[in-house]
Amino acid sequence: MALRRQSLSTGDIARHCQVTPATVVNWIKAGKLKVYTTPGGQYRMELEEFVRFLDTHGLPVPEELQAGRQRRVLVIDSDARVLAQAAEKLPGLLPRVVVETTGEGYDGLMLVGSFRPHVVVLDLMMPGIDGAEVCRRLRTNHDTRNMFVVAVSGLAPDNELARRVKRIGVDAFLSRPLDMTELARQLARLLRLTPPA
Amino acid sequence: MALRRQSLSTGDIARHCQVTPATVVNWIKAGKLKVYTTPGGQYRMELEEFVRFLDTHGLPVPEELQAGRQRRVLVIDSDARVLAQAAEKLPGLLPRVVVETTGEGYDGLMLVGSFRPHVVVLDLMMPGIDGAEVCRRLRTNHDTRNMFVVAVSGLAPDNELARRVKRIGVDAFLSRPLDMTELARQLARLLRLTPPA
DNA sequence: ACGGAGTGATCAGGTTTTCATCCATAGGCT
DNA sequence: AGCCTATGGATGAAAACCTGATCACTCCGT
Repeated sequence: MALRRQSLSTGDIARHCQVTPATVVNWIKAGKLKVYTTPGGQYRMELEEFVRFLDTHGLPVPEELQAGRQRRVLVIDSDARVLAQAAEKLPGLLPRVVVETTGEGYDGLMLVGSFRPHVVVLDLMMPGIDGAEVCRRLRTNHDTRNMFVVAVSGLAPDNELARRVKRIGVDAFLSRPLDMTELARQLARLLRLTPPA
Repeated sequence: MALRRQSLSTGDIARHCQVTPATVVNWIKAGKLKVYTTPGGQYRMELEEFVRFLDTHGLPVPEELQAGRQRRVLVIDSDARVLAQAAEKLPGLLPRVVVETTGEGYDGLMLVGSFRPHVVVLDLMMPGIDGAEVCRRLRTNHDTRNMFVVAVSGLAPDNELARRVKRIGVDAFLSRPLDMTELARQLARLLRLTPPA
């Protein structure tokens, strides 16, 4: 079952419940499953509805469907290679981690609001964005003060901006070139996950 | 997908119905979707027709498009009086309107993500923020391109920044001092609500 | 033990949807 | 106006799905 999909076919449901698709159709016809149909006549069930169904029947809810268990990491960086690497490698290095990336500062801030990451990995030198100020707002703002912030910069650690950011207080400070294994280690520490081997 | 849209492409429809664009074309060819075509031969469907379609087939209708639901307005402005006035007066002038305000640019962007406003009222001269660039991102970004944007500025209408913003294409452009009644009128127009008396 | 109801599995045939590809269109940008 | 990229449309083959009928198994009450 794809993580992106929000609705399930009978086949998806069947796999989860360990029955045949035909049985799922029986359930539907008996009114036990709330579904809708495509114009072509195929059944679809909303993910949310399915989780509710599993819950009320005491069936185990698969881990990947449990919203509470996933750890969301947002990577905001002007270097496209960093984004690609993060998206590709982090989910493999860390269990239950969902990664979202953007190379656009303003988009990144909007994603902080909509994606609600547990950790924000922030390039301090985004064009048009004051990295230190973003850190400060993340710490001040009620909705975000509990997010972990990992600052990334190519500057010397005693640079003015770097010092400012450290004074504000971030949860980790990484230098370029950014090593994915090191990033993963830091994320594991913050999120209390088992670190990569 | 929001009120702002007048017509949808097959891709838009596909995303909403969680199928592939090719499937949507199937539906069209089977006569299940009432569409028209552009001169170049691309399918377009009117928003209203689409909602009707979702309704008759029992497909979930996105919250944005449900009739009678609340309309969310986010006001981002550096002038605290504007914020106070907007919060106080707009809900009285317009039915079903929920107002959120902030005087902080970065917070405003985060709110765009979390509050998911139908309309963003944006001060173009926020300190530390490039108003025109924010407009551009709002228009480009997939998650926000359907939000209405109302630009507010104290500049002359033929100012460079103002021209840039207009070229990007906002839904309304208001000058300072900001008149709440005028703002309410514009919001009513965009949100298709009964205008204030 | 027997029969009936309820539930799930199996199978075949026809339909719907997806996938991958290539080309055309639309829309932003200069 | 012209370029460029993202998006949309057509196509054919493969995968997934629906229907309806049939069969097997379990749970009951008699």
